[in-house]
Amino acid sequence: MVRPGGRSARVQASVHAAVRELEAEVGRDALTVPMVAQRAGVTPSTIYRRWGDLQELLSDVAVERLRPETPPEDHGDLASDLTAWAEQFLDEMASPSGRAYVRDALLGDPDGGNAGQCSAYAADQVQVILARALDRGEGAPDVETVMDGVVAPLMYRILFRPSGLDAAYARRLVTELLNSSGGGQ
Amino acid sequence: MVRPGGRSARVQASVHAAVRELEAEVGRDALTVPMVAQRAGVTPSTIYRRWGDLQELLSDVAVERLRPETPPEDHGDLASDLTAWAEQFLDEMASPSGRAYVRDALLGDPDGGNAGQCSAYAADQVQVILARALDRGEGAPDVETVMDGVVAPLMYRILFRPSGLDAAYARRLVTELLNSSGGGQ
DNA sequence: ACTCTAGACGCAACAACTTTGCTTTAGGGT
DNA sequence: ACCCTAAAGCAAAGTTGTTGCGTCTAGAGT
Repeated sequence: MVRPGGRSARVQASVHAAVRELEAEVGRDALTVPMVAQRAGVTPSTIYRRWGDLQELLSDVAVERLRPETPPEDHGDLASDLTAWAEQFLDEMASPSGRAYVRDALLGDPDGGNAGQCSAYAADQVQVILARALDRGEGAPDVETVMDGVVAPLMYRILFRPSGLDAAYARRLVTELLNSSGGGQ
Repeated sequence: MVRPGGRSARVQASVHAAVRELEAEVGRDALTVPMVAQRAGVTPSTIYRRWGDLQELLSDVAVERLRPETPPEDHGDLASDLTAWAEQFLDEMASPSGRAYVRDALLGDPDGGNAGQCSAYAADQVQVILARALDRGEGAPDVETVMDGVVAPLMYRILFRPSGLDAAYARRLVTELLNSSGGGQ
């Protein structure tokens, strides 16, 4: 039972903070549970009991970092909004650290909950863009169509083929999507 | 330097075999390096030196299991070939064990080589299907188009949204791809 | 056929991490 | 104010990960 301000919340916050600090200081691969525990002012057994192992902890932290901090920018029309968002998404996710976070989020995730959360973040952002377009009276494709046509190809390449990804590819995916869905329906 | 029949090759084979046996017997999550080593008739240090850690070893084994064993079946036309292949792909990859293999392949893979291999397997299979279509005189889309339109959405959902995946979805992706690429160009 | 050499493996000791039972404490409910 | 529960601390025991050194196999050169 995690109440804000309670001890559990404080421990979680200090452990997460410790992970972030140490990731920056010694690098993700050098992290160990005892190291994180010491920095967080906690005993290792606390971490093992709450998270199970290092991977699950890293997965939690990674999801937190992958949460968008601001709604997508408004550029005045659907094509611009989606293009800008896709470029930024690619930028963040394709960087070595972004890729590492995505992998961590996927890895230490027995039930798929964290991965689902990542996907939901992206879907939410897309949803905002599409709703905005509809508000303007523009036609707009379905969220799922955008996930299949833009997000999935980007993520597939980020994970499986890290080379040969650039902003032009992201733009092309958006353009083709909007053309083939006829600019909305 | 691994020569066929050499000692290195024998050790690799027996270690891989041990992993497969133990995965079946005690489950993937219960595997440990010492356990695998004992079953393989090898010392743990051998495994640590060759693979580094359990994840990299599991990644190797996973890639091996994800290699297609037969070329895609010939059903007489592009749409049928691609649909059948996509359904089978989904079937294999979306099962709990399939998903676990994909995750293992991705995870213990510092340089992305194993992940790239998985993607290449899929691309090869698709390529065979497309080449066959061209041989018949059918039009066929580009491999990359199929990867973006079919493989990527399937894999994205397998990894990030394990629920709500079925053969109908795979069929729909293929149909929409072939319609929008106009049955080839 | 023989020797030579590089690399890989086994062994064993050590260090680090992980697990677990028991005790203690902080927060929330009555 | 008091109790009750869940979570954290502590510490010991068990496993796993690491490393130096000696040995041996398999292939290459003569």
